[in-house]
Amino acid sequence: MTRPPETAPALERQYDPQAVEPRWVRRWADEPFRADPESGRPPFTIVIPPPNVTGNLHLGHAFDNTIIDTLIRYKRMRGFEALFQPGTDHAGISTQVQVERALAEEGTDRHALGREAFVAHVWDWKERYGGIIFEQLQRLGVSADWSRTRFTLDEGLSRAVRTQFVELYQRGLVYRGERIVHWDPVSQTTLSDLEVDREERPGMLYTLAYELEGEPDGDVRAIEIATVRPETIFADVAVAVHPEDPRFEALIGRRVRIPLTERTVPVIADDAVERDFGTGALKITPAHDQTDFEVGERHGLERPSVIDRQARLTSDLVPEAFRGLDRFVAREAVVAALRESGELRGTREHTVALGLSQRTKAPVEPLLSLQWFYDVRPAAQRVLASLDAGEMRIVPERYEKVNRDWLEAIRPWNISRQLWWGHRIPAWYDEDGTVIVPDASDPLRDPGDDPRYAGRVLTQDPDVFDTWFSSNLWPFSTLGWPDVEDPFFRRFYPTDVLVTGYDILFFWVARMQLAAAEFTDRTPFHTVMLHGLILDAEGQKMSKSRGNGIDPLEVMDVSGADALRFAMAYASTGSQDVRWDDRRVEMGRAFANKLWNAARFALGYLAPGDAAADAAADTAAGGAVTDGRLADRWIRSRTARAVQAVGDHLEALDLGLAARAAYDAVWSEFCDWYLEAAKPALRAGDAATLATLRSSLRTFVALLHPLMPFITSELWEALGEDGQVATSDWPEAAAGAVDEAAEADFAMLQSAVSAVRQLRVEAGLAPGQVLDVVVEGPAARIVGLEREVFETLARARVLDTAPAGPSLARSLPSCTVRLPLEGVVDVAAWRARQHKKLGEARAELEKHERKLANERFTANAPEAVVAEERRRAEEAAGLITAIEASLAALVD
RNA sequence: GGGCGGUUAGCUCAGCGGGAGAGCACUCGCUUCACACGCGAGGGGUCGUAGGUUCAAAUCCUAUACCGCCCA
Repeated sequence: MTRPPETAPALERQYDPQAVEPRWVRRWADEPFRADPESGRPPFTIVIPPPNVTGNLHLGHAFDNTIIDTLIRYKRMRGFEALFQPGTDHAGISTQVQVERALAEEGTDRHALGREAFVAHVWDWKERYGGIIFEQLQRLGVSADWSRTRFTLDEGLSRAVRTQFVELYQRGLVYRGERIVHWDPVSQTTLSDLEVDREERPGMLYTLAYELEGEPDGDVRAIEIATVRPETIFADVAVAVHPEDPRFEALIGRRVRIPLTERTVPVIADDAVERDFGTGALKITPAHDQTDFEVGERHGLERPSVIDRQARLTSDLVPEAFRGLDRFVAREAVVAALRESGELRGTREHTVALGLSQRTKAPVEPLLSLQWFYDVRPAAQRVLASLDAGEMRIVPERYEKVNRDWLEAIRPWNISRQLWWGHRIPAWYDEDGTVIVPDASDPLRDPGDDPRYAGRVLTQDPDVFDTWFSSNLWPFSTLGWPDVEDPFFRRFYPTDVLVTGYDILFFWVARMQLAAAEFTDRTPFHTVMLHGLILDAEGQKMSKSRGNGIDPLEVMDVSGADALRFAMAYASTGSQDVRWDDRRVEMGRAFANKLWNAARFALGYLAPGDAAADAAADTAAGGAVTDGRLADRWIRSRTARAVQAVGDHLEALDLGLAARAAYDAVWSEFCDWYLEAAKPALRAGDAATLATLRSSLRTFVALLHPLMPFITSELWEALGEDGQVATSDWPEAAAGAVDEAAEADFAMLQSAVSAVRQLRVEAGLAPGQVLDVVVEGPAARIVGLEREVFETLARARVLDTAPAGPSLARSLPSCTVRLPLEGVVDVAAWRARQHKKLGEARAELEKHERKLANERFTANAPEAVVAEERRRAEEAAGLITAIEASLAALVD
C-alpha cells in the first residue's frame, strides 16, 4: 500500500525559522525546564556566566549559552536532572557609568540627585532593561530554569555577599588599610589589579640633578636620578641607590635637595634599586608608586601625597605655580621649569607601560588610599591543593598552569569601590573612627539595631563592593547559600561544568574557586571548559569602541537560532578564537533546511503517530539487526554509530566534532544515500522500510536536538512522537547495533553507483539517460542482490550478460562497470580520463611497493599495518589491470 | 623579560604518528516525483622554514620566521 503524499501534513517547501521558533520560545518561557531537587535523577548543573543586567546579547553570550545549553539538553535527555541556572549581575561600574551618561544628557548628575535618588533611578533603569537579556537568551533557545533567575543585588544574593564579608572580617582576612591603589580619575573609583590594562606608550626618561646639601663630595655636587614622572618630585621622601653600587657608596646617608624646592631628603640604600636602570639612582615617592611605597615601608619613610582624586597636583609641598594643574599638564610645566633652573640634565625616549582603566581607558593614577582588602592568599593555597588533588580539571588542559601561576602570585584584592551602585559595605564607624562590623552569628543585623552600640553615632562606609565580590559566590549563592539546607544547594552543588571564555579565567573562575574554598570547602565545579573569543572577520576583538560587533539577534532574524547555534558549536574546537564567518551560519541554515526536507520527504510516506509504523519501527529497532533490506540495515548501523559518536564527543566537551559527526551522518549518509536507496521500497509501501525510515529519522532528530532545539522540536511534533523531544530519551544505540556486514556490502553498492555516475560524466552522457551496464568484480554480487536499489541510484539497467563488442568501462578497486559502446559518446574524454586514473593507480602501486620493499618497514611496523599496505598494493595492481583491460576493450 | 596559541586548498577552518579533509568559492552538467538553502561529476595543497627522532611525521622534538594573546 502506497501512502499518497496528500494524506501527510504538509511541511513548507523551505524551512522558515521565523515561522517555527517563536512558538517554542514562548513555550519554553511559559513552561521552563524546571529542575526538581526531589526527582531522584542524578543532578547535572551549570550556572550561567551572569551577563550585565542592563546589557544586550552579544556573540560572546551566544557562544557561552550555546555550549551550555547543548550540554544541558544532552544531559537532560541522558536522564540527568539538569539545572541550567540563569541570572544576571549588576555590573557596578559599567551600569553606573551608563546611567550617569543618560543623566548627563538630561543635564543633571548623580550628585545633584543624591545617593538615594540615584540608586532608585538605577533600579528603575534595571526594571526597564533588566529583562531584555533573558528574552534574548530565550530566543537563542536556551533551556534554563527561568523560574529560578537570580540577580546579584536581589535579597538572597545580597545576604550571601554580606555573610561573606562579615565572616571574612571576623576571620581577619578582610581588613581596611592604607595602600597604593589604582585610581580611575574618570569613573572616580579604585580598581583591582585585573581591571587595569597595561599599554606600552612612548614616554620620556628624565635625568634630574638633586644637589647635595653641604659640602660637595670631591667633584660631586649633585646626584642624578632618572624618572618618567618628574611632576611627582614634590612628594619625594628619599633618593635610593643600590647598597653595593660603588658610584654612590660615599653618598649614602647624605641629604639632597629636591629640584625647584628647598626641601631636602636623605640618600638611602635599598636592594630594590636596579643599578642598570637610568643613572642607578631613583627618587622615592611612596604615595605615588607601588615599589616606592614598599621601599618607604622598609625604611619607615613618610608618604606625602601631591596628587588628588582628579589627578591634579595639590599640596603645600607643590610650588604654587603648579598647583591645580592636571598631572600631564603639570609634567610639561615642571620639565620647563627644571630646564630653566638647570636641574634637568638630560632626556631620553623611553617606552612606559601605562596602566589604563579597562572601563574608561583613562590612565590610572597610583594613589595612597584607605580601602578594604581581602587577603585571598590562604584560600589560594587551598585551591592549589585541590588542584593538586585533581578535584578540578580545566579543558583545555594548558590553562591549568595559567590558573596555578596566577593563584601562586596572587595579592590581596582591593574590594571597595567608590560607587553608589552595588552592595554597600556593611561596615560602620563611630565618632572615633572605630570600625564596627556585624557579628558572624547575625550578619544581617545593622549595628544601629544592636543594643551594644546604643548611644553611639554610627556612619556606614559609603563605598560598595567590587561586583566580582558578589559574582565569586555565584555557583552557590544562586542555589541558596548561605542557607546550606536549601534543597537546591544540597542537591545541585557543587555544579558540574563551568563554561566561559578564557579571558575571564582570573576575573571570575579563579575567584569562584577561591570563594568556594573559603565557604564551601570544595571546588565549585569539577570541570572548567574555556572557550575562545569571537573575533570579527579581520581577526580583531569585537568591541564597542571599534564598532565591529555583530548582533546575534540580526543573525537569528536572517538565519534562525538553530543556524547560529550550529555555527557556534561547529566553530568551538579546543579554545581557539573564532573568527566570525557568515558562511558558517549559512552552513547551519542550509543544514536545517536539509533536515527539514528530509523530514518532509519522509512524512510523505509516514502517517504521523501511525501505530503500525511505530510498532514495526520498534521491532526493527529492537529486533535482529541483520534482518531486512540492505539499505535499512545499513542506515540502522550508521545511525547507531552516529549516536555513539555524537554522544562521545559531547561527553568529551567537543562540540565541534559532535556537530561535524551529526552533519555528516545526516547529510552525507541519511539524505544522500539512505533516502535515495529507500525510495523503491517506500514506493512499494514496504513496512519494514517505513519503520526504519521513521526510527532513523526520529533518531537523527533526537541526536540533533541539543544542537538545534527549535527545528528538532518542531519535527518531533510533526512526526507525531510523544511529548517534547527535549524530554525524550537520548537515542542510545543498542548493543550489537553496528552491522559490519551491511556496512561493507553497502559500501560496495555505493562504489558501483559511483562508478556508473563517473562513467556517465566521462562518456558525456545525459544525466537523465538510463544506461545499460554490466558490473564486474566483488561488487557485482551486491548489485545483483540489490538490483532495484542500484538501478534507482545509478539510473541504469543491469544487463545479465556482457555484450559482445567494444565497451567503455570505469574501474574502481571494488568493481568495473561496463557500458556497451553505442550511440554518441565522448570516447576521447573517456580515454583521457582512464589514462589519468591509470597514472594515479600506478603511482599508488609504486608507493606501496616501495614501502613493502623496505625491510625495516616490514620488520618494524605492526603486522596489521604491513598487511594493510599489502592489501592496498594488491588493490592498486588489480585496478591497473582492470583499466588496461577497459582501454583494450575499446579497440575492437 | 616570561608563558601560551596560530601558520594545512583561493577564503574560513577541522585533522595532530601509519592512505591530505570540510564548508564556501571555482569548473562541467542537471526543473532526477524532499530539498537550486538542492543533485551528480570534477579541479585545486612540497600541511611557514630548517634540522632531528622514527620502519613511517601535517601530526613528536629542537631551532627559526611571521601573526596574535596573556603575565610582568
